[in-house]
Amino acid sequence: MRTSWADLAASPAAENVAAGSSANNCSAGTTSAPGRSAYVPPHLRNRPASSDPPAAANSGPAVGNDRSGHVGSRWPGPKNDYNRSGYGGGSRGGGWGSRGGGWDRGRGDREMNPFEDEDDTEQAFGEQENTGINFDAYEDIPVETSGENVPPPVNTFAEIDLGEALNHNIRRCKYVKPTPVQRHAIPISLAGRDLMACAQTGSGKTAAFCFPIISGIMKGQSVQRPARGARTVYPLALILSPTRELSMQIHEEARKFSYQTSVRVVVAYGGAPINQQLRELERGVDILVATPGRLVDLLERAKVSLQMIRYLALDEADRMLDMGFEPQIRKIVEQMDMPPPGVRQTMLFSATFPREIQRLASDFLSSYIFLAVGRVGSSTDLIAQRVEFVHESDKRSHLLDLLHAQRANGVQGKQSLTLVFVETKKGADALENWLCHNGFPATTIHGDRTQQEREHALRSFRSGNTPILVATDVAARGLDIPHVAHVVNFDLPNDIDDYVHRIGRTGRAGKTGVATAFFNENNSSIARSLAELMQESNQEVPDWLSRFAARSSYSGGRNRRSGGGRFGSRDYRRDSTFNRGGSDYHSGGNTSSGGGYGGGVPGGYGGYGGSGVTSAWD
DNA sequence: AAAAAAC
Repeated sequence: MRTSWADLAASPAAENVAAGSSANNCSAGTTSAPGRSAYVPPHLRNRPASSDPPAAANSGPAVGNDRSGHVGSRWPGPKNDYNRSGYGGGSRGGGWGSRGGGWDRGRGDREMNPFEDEDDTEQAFGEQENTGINFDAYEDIPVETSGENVPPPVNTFAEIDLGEALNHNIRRCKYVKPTPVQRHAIPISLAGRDLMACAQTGSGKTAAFCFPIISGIMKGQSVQRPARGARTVYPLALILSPTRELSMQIHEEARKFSYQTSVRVVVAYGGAPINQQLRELERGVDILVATPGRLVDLLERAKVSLQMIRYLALDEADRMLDMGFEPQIRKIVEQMDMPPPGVRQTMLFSATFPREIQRLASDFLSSYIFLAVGRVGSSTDLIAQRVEFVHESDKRSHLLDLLHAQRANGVQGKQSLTLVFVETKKGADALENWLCHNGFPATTIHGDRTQQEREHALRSFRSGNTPILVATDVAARGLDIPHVAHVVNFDLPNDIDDYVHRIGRTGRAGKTGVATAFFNENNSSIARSLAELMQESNQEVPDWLSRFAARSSYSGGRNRRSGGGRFGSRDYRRDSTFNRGGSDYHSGGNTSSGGGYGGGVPGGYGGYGGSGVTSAWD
């Protein structure tokens, strides 16, 4: 049994220090590597994959058992006793017999139960609630839709015809009722409409785009995927996301949703050996989750064809553009063999809607519905924000004080999960090292670490084995780590948007959280927007911060949220200033939310309802 | 200026 984080936290600090001598991960010596949630090929168990394109038959015996030991240890027996009727082989093209033989029936090919990890974690954290979600936090979330013939939202999963298998998985996920983004987005997608949506990860966004995709694939006409070269695969759905960890996360969730359906989900991202990913692909893929760079690589090698894509989802689209992915994304969507808008179904998720995103929407979507969902609980209710004035030279000892206090207050001396954001990769390593040498098991995630190290760090943090994670902005957006109690902005970002994303790593799924920021004279550029944000969120703004804010000459520009980022960012098709001659911008909005501010105009805060409910910013 | 992302 692996060391729990409680044990670790309780263990003498010296132990951790000793282990810390190995530079980059002080917890490595005291904790066994947590159960690797490495991808183990699902879905080939007692029903040979009928969904594979012809090429898949060539793939491989070689990989049949490569992780069987691991599978066996996590999942000692076959759990194939579920009623598998419902969506059957009938809906998918032939091929049942083509894989006959022994290898695909081996243990290694049984679908690992993707729900096991979660149960472990919940137990480790000793939480009893069944849902893990504070539904009250969802009650007041503002939602706006526009577009033509918007399908009405649903109030329960039962109202939606997602099919028996998916419903079963929804129950296993303990989802009791749909979140606002799910209530609206799922009917829209099931109706076959394109969607441009503003919503955060913690709001159930992943499920919102996965459910319709999975359901659509299961119900879809069986298609004979062409055999273009023995090794090309033809996914039916593509989900793009900006960071590797986010892709992993989406993949893991999608696997839960598609458990024991015949839908196969595969993930591809850089920094990991491509051969392993190729093998997974060759065993068949219905839904491909990928980061843009690796996907372009796969496309150029003709390992993947997008010819059969029926669903395209772009997650964190604004972030992808920020990171310079637009050329790759356009290449993937427009210059390869993907079916055009209107033929495929496209879902675009973005936190903000600057002009580049508008352009992307007009190019990628067809007659789409615009959906904006307010932040879950907003930063208002669920995240207590504190700002402390800390000189650069005092930051470390101040952090230590916080951590000591936190440990002392914790139940049974447990260290609750704390995410510490710093500005630079070097700074991340240095702080991690220092924390380790001062008795606080920490690890770090940033772009200079190998993918293996990044993944290990994240797992170790999630599981509580290493309850402190020092991170750069790679971890700022989208990552959904349950139970993060405290986000520390050791170095404040220069952009208030980044701040909001960072603190959004706590207070997830309706739980409460604390965010502490270390502020000093180096951060005056963010003073004003920070003070305004806190005020809107009904947080106490220290006088000294107000004075900094007043002194700051900024009244807009880069350090304020752009108007398009707020909740209520409206459907730009109604904006006459955004009429790109002759494109299909005529479908009027059908809600009454007032438009009126131009795309690039920096707006004030808190447009919606006058409260601190700002935007769905994830 | 820093960060992220393919080999």
